[in-house]
Amino acid sequence: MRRPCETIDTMPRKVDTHQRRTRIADALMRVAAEQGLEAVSLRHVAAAAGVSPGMVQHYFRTKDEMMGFALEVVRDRTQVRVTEALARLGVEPEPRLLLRTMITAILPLDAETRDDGRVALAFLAYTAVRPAAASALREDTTQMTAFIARLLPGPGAEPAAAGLLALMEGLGVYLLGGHYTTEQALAALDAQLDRLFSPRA
Amino acid sequence: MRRPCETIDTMPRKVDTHQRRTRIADALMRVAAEQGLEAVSLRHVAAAAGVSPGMVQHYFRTKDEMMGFALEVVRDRTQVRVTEALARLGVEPEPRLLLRTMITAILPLDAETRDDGRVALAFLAYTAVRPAAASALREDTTQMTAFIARLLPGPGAEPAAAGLLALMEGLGVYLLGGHYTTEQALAALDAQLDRLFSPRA
DNA sequence: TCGAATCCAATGCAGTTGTATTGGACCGGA
DNA sequence: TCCGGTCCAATACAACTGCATTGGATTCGA
Repeated sequence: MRRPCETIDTMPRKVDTHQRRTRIADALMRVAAEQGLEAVSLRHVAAAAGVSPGMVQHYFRTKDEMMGFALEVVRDRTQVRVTEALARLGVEPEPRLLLRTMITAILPLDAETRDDGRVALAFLAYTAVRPAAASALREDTTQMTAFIARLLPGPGAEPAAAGLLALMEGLGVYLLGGHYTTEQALAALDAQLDRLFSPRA
Repeated sequence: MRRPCETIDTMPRKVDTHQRRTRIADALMRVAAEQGLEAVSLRHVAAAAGVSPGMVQHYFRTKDEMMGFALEVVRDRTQVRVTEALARLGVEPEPRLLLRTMITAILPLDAETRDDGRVALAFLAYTAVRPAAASALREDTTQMTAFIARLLPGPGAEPAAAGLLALMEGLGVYLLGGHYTTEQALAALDAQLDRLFSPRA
């Protein structure tokens, strides 16, 4: 998924293409986080990145290509956040703590992750209309439900996992919209984990 | 919220202004459901409504005004769907059945409600960037959590209600993105209701 | 019947959009 | 040294955007 250097080409290659592209994608996400995805244009992104529009056009032949790359960057970023948070837990953590850590790493709880969340939400609406770009996101949630289901106790782990993931997504949406406070979201999450991990009558 | 005739004006009024506006808003939602909110423009909406662009401009002095009105229409529509579904239950239904009916009335389960859901999702991303338009949606979820909390048993009803609502929202998002099938979403919902209504150890 | 107001079609306008094209600076290998 | 390639800035262009303006058709109260 992450090409290391990409020197498969022919002749003279001094600049790191992938780095340039991620730099432009970062600028795209800054614009999208502040003004929404519909404000993303070649010139706006170029201005936000501090480069010329021609350069953006050089690294992305079309706008859709740029959007697709930016979507990949968002996915990679949250992936990195999650693995880092989990690595901080050490080996063999309790399933409940592991889930809580993973979910709070994804939720837009601070200003930093809020921007990523806004972009992710925008892309969610974006892919809801462009089925071609939706497959990557679809795969992510499939993978996630399988992972969560393996951590949940008892029978019926798969619907429970799907429900937990949906709850997380909904909390994220409501946090971004300002419908829930951080405390409310965390309380709802903890209550759900209680429900999932405490034995039933 | 629903003005009956709006004849507070001065002189000659033959056409029903509110009806025209909702007709235009319907066209807007058709465009948004098919091509996304960013494809919504005066001329596109006019074409979808089968009217002249001038007429759209006549009934909405600005595009933001049109968007705001369309947002209200989406809210009204789902509100109507919910109350109709609940009315079909008769008086004093079981809380669990009531909640299930309400939630399945909101979820984008068939092609018809899918369009509304797409538009609602687009507006969610829209309001995440325009805080001015977010207050109406915020109020809706506040009202919903309070309503749900009153139906849930035992202590800690408020986090549970917030969680259930978030789960619903997440299910909707994943249904729209094609991440979950209808059966998966309903299984997750029913499992959650089981969890909420069955006694705990 | 005569303004006056509404309704709405038509057109114009300045700004932005994505993309194609051109041209030149710079570098590699031959 | 020269040449083919990359890198990127500049410009052009047609299409589209939201909005303002104009003007005529229609309708209603006086």
